[in-house]
Amino acid sequence: MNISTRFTVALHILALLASSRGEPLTSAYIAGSVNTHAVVIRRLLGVLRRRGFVSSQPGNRGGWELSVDPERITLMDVRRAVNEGSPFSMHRHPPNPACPVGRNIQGVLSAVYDEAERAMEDELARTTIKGLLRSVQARQ
Amino acid sequence: MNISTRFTVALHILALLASSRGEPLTSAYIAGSVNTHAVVIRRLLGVLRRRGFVSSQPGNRGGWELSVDPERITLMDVRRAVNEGSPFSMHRHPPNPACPVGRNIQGVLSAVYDEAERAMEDELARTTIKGLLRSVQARQ
DNA sequence: TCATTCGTAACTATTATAGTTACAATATAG
DNA sequence: CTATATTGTAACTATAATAGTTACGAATGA
Repeated sequence: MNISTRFTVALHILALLASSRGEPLTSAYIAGSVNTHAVVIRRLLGVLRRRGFVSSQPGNRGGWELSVDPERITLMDVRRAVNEGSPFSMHRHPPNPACPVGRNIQGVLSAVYDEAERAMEDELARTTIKGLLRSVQARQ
Repeated sequence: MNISTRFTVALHILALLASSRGEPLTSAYIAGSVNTHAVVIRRLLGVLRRRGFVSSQPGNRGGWELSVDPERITLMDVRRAVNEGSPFSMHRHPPNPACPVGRNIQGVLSAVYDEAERAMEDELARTTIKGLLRSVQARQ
């Protein structure tokens, strides 16, 4: 099952909410568009609420809506919100400290990986939820 | 167990081989530095051999060595060799084609993800195995 | 001939993810 | 007030990728 789809699903959810400002959407409706279980959606929305991107209304006629201008949410913000970690992973077990390479490789790789991840995030920061929605609508 | 350490381990292996040009290293020796099982190392080395980065000599006094100048192997090359996929993952199940957002979101996200991955790879391409080894040695 | 090493298949253990069930709490409509 | 719809969350299960491990045949050189 491996790599997480949370980022993709979060973007899908936010694009939906951005396309329906004014009328809150239920987790069941969103789940129908994403094609998954409503609980999965509610879990993710809970994370996005903690970051202040959305708000919820429990009870009859309740639902979810954006609480921030979708122009002000970048894909980098969302990636960080759903806590996707580094796209790189260090050794499962610490390398041998008695080996000159083993002793120093992680420090060197950390620096390189940080740069690469930063480059990726800079690119993601160039797109907003609003921009995403516009691209989706342009495909109709 | 989730995210793969293959890229990190492959870089560790290649840095070791680059630090010992002329004298082949055994998978057992490399495993000792990486702190894992020799079979894990041989599996990865098999992949790197298929890409022409290393060669092996079976039998007594056998082992592995670089078959390419470490200045000519970039981290992007290695990442591609070990087949780390995209750092992004689409929906587990296809979104609802009856929904305007569900129908178009994957096409839009693919384009955005490709750009972000490209930015990451461009950054990785700026470092070579030789450069990695130099940084490791600079830390002694 | 023997010890060493690669090459590779097969099996197991671990773990993150997300799908699912269940149910209490909340809120509105009527 | 009551019925209904909805969120909020815990608990459990299923799936799948990863890598650790065992086993053993093939190759090579001392």
